[in-house]
Amino acid sequence: MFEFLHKKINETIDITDEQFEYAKTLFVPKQLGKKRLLLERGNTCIYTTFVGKGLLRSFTIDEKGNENILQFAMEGWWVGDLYSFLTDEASEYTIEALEDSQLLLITKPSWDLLLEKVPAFERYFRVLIQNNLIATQRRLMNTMTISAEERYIKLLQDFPDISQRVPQHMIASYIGVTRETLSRLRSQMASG
Amino acid sequence: MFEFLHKKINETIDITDEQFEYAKTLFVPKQLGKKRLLLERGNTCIYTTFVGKGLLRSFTIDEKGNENILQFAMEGWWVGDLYSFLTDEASEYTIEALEDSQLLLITKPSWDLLLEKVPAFERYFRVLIQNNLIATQRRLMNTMTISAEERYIKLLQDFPDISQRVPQHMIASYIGVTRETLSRLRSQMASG
DNA sequence: CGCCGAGTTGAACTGAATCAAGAAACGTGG
DNA sequence: CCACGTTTCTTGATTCAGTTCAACTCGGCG
Repeated sequence: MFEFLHKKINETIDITDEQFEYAKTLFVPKQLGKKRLLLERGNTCIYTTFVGKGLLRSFTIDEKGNENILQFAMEGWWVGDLYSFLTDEASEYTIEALEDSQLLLITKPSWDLLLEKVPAFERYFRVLIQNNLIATQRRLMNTMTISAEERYIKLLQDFPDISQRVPQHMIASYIGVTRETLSRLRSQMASG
Repeated sequence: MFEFLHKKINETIDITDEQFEYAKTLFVPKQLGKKRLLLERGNTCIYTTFVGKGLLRSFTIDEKGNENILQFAMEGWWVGDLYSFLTDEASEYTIEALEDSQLLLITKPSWDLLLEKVPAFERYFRVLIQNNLIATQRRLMNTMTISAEERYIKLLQDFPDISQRVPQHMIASYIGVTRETLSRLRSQMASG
């Protein structure tokens, strides 16, 4: 799993083997079974986590009990509640494994240490967050400008395997509609 | 204006006077009159820009000619299309001054140089983007979970002076409703 | 078996968009 | 400083995408 992390990091920055060996000491490997929680809302998000294998989702729950999915995190991605992680405040988000997953966790103190000792990580995280920002801005504009059907089509284009790995009602929640609406969209799309 | 930039930078990182003097050489000051464009869609966003004074908006225009506002940028903020800036591809966004504005522009090559020569800026931009990501994620979740009225109230809480500086129809577009809907919401709120 | 979560389908409802028209505010030139 | 056109805001009537509520199906799994 560490090799995979190393590979992903090398896509953005160059670090020496010693530097990576040092980084390794700061991560805690964790195996998380399907339906288990990595973070429960109300708690502080004390880890930022790298997904080595598996699939997770982060979501909020509103007054009516509806789940609203912020993110799906697959192999090679990172998950966490950035705000809670940085400020130590209670998180609004719950993070749950949708498949048995293998994770690498890093705490805020270790993360600070990593940035201090290996400044190249500053760039790595900057690029990571940058790409996330670009994607989130796009998604925001999409929810404001295009129809549910178009958002669904775009999601399938961007993540072709998502419908094999994630139940429909979660996809509905990700694109911002009810399960009933997505079900109807799909049957229309199949016939038309 | 450079003093203001220096002050903002110092809120996040410590840089020496020489380092700041060097940074200054990389920025191009620009005065932009109300209604003038900093970027027009179809062009590459060749600058990332710091707003010293004034107010700008970045927005897209959809098929029906509706404007969809991604961001208002006030004093001390940064604007630009990150994706276009990083990749050199044509931007979907138009950026327009809503007030006479004073700006500091930096090109991609200069920006790269700045990050290389003064690595502390890597952290500065990381934090900047991080905060932007947190805010954008919140806005995304808000558009998916709460009503137009609640979004409007939140916006006024977060930016109390915005209704004095920005025409209503742009606020409507920012929160993702038509001008007619916002007008109706306001009259309901005033009476109720 | 029986139960439970996931998905489907139908009918009624609703928040917001659209279309249309008028009123108010603004700014620019004479 | 007024007159005129343009932009901004409001109000009303109608339409529509998506929600809500409810009932039913299907497949897995104790």
